[in-house]
Amino acid sequence: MQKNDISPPSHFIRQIVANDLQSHKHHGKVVTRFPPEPNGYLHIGHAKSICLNFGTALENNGACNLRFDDTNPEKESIEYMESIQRDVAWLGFEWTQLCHASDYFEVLYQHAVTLIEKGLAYVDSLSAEEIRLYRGTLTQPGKESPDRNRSIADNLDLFARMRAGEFADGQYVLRAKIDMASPNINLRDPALYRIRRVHHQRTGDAWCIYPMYDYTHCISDAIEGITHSLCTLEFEDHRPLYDWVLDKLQTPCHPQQIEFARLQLEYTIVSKRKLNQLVTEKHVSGWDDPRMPTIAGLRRAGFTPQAIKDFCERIGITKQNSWIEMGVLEYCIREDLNTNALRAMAVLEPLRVVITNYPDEKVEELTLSNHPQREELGKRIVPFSKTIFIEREDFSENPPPKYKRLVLGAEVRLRGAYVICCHEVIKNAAGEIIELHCTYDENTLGKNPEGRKVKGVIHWVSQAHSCPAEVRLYERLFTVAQPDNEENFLEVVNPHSLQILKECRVEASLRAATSENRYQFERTGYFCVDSDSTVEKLVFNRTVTLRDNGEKD
RNA sequence: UGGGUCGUCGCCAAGCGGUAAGGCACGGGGUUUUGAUCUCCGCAUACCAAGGUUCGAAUCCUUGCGACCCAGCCA
Repeated sequence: MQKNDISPPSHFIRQIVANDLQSHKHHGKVVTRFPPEPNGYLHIGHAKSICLNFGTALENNGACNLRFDDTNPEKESIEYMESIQRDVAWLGFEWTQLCHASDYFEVLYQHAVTLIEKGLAYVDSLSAEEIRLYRGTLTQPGKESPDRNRSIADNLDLFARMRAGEFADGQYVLRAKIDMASPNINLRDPALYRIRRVHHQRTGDAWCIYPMYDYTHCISDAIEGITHSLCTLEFEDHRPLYDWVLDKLQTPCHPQQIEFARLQLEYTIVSKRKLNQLVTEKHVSGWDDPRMPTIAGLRRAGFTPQAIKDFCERIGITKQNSWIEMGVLEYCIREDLNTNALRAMAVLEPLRVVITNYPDEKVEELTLSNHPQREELGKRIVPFSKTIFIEREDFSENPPPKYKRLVLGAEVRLRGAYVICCHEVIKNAAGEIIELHCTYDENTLGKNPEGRKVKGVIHWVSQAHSCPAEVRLYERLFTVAQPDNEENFLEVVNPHSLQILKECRVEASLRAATSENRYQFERTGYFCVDSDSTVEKLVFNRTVTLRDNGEKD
């Protein structure tokens, strides 16, 4: 019944859209949009919105635009616009149209003139500070501005002169005339336009007045024929304003705004301001640092678009503020990589092992499967020789109970090769183990020894044939589940979030691995070739460890 | 003390008056040349609380309680 049921689980927005389709509410069409402000890189929270918006369109044969909400040039840039397009495309979505709120500046202006003509907007000379004071409080109504009853002719004249650049920044503002006593503060004559002499990335210096979000967004939606305008919960009480503007104006349609809860992921931060601070203050290497919850960071860490989309589907869409555990995201990437990543052996902290009864110059080219469950993924050659490396932690002189790896005087299986037995531990003057002497049982290649059971299996690489590599081990960036609730989130940055291992050895087949190739290093985790990697110096990032149910140490 | 929204398992989340889906996490068994994968089993007499309506309530009503959002010329 539930097996292979490919239809995604329902949620309230899917239900609304389905109902609207049935009642022919928007002429049977579904048009959505993803409207980021280009003031930072996209993060995992945006991915939820992207999947919702593009997904809703895809499921209903509709359209979805990528629209830049570029109404505040002070904070926005072309770099961000480019990164946003790159990230959305990498996730695998294609926008129907690439739009910019700034493309609508002229229509927006004309609509504002209409509002003035209808006596629904006025030019106010109050300062920002005064407007704040006049607004009242949550429990007390606001006061009307002395300019509220300025004549339509004067308003028209002043607004035209605002556009013409006759006034200083902040000298005037265009306000909607709604209700200073409204219990909804957004309706207490909200600002529609402000004067700001800032160069805009796209319109250059054509404008010195810029429209506000509330005024711009609804009209932009209407212009594009959006049917369902999906946004996060904090805009819930902006909806009356969204509807007010469209009700007063002649627009192509009146989209329906629907709000859903934004993503909150444990151990991460999604405030653009704080992410920007992490980058600027060098707590991370950049917006695409693998520890960052940005799309670019997840990508560099080795996450796949499919895993991110799967995650967004699993967490659901509701109006409940909720916190998602990291385990869900980790499950999604492990599931994808377990079925799709090729297997390889890599020794992160090498310990030399000499197989004393193995011929000095002999080299065997062992053939190993690239994937234990998927033969169609092919095989690879892994050379075996007298001197190999194993993981330092795969040998113990004082093994804890249930230790399944190598100990003195006992056997262990070398994955894909022979069973070896350790006979001697070589130490340096400081008492540190520098080498192991073992013997191999030549009758154990591809078969179990007779009469005894070898329970442990460890990975290895041949000293002479393996390649050096740098491996970067990442852990969660914060030490507490909700760093945002901290007085200073920088104090809970995890000091051990990055560990760089420079002396690693990876099997020969990895020599030609290139950026973004993903592997499972058997028994240690999933890894991805970093963009810093070169033929001379391989660099891998750990995406996520393998799930560990065992009782190690 | 205004307005808006939300309260179902440790974390998500179905449920839309007919007697609590599913996923993650967790615990236990089996398979395994990855302590992985896979597989089997277990995991809410209970739905914020208290009343009420009903043959029957997580679903309807009432009253409480708790949480989140809003006082940018940010989005």
